[in-house]
Amino acid sequence: MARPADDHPTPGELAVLKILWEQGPSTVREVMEVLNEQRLRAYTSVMSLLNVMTDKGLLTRRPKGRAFQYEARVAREKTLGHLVEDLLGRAFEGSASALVAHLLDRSDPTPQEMKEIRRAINRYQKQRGET
Amino acid sequence: MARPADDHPTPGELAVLKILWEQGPSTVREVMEVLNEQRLRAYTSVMSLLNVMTDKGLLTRRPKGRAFQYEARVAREKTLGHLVEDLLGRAFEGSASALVAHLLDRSDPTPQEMKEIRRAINRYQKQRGET
DNA sequence: CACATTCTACCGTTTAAGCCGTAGATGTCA
DNA sequence: TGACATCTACGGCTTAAACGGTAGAATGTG
Repeated sequence: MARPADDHPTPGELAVLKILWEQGPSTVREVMEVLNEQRLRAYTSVMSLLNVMTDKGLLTRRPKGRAFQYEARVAREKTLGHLVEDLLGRAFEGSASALVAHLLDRSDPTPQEMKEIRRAINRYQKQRGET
Repeated sequence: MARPADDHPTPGELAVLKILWEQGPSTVREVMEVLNEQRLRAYTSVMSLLNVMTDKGLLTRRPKGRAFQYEARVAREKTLGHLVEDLLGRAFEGSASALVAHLLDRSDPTPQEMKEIRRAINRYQKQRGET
């Protein structure tokens, strides 16, 4: 046996997805330009990444001019949800409150952010309560 | 360049850490027995994992009878905190409330768990407010 | 047309992760 | 003592991930 296939996007893949979610269908060059704000990569490295992701079904592509345009095929909310769920299961045995406790401890939220968190909870509960 | 070293424990490593955190210093066999409740692995596979982790500094070991006893060298809270922080930064641009929103959506918490979450928040805020 | 630019396709390199087999030492027990 | 179990050390295998080079086609430009 060997290294098992991971069904979650890798860090590199997630970075790409975030770019495509934000700015919509993009060419290799457009993705590269954004990625390179963080760290330099060769054009072909980015192309490789995009092609691998396409093979995996994370992206689709189609000709646009003489290049390809890549588009995220997985939904943002779904993907982020999966990532959280994975961590929740792997590290916290499913205890959401334990995760939240660590989150607060680590992120050191501002009062404003605390309000947002409470609001997210209230919003969820209201929505839950009415369905 | 190549695959960069990840400073977070891998899924396999985290599984081991959780066992050691819970039951304290353990031998290869003891770890294996717990791991095998989920999925079968050969004795040597577990030994490899433990040795790699020792090389990385995640564990220490010392002779115990004619075997070695392995012990977690990284703190539980710190490690879990790092994992959450990493996800927060990589997937949510640091927005704790966004993470919480996805967490609720995905974990579908019971009323009891909702209470625990609110309590975690209150506890944090109280502690924060008084220092 | 000549030349540079810009893509794609294809393949190679390196490292980490995960899994396990074999050999040899050591201990247990009938 | 002989048979058997149990550990360690060591190395091998496979795959995924990340990165990039090279060749060649297509396009634009003076």
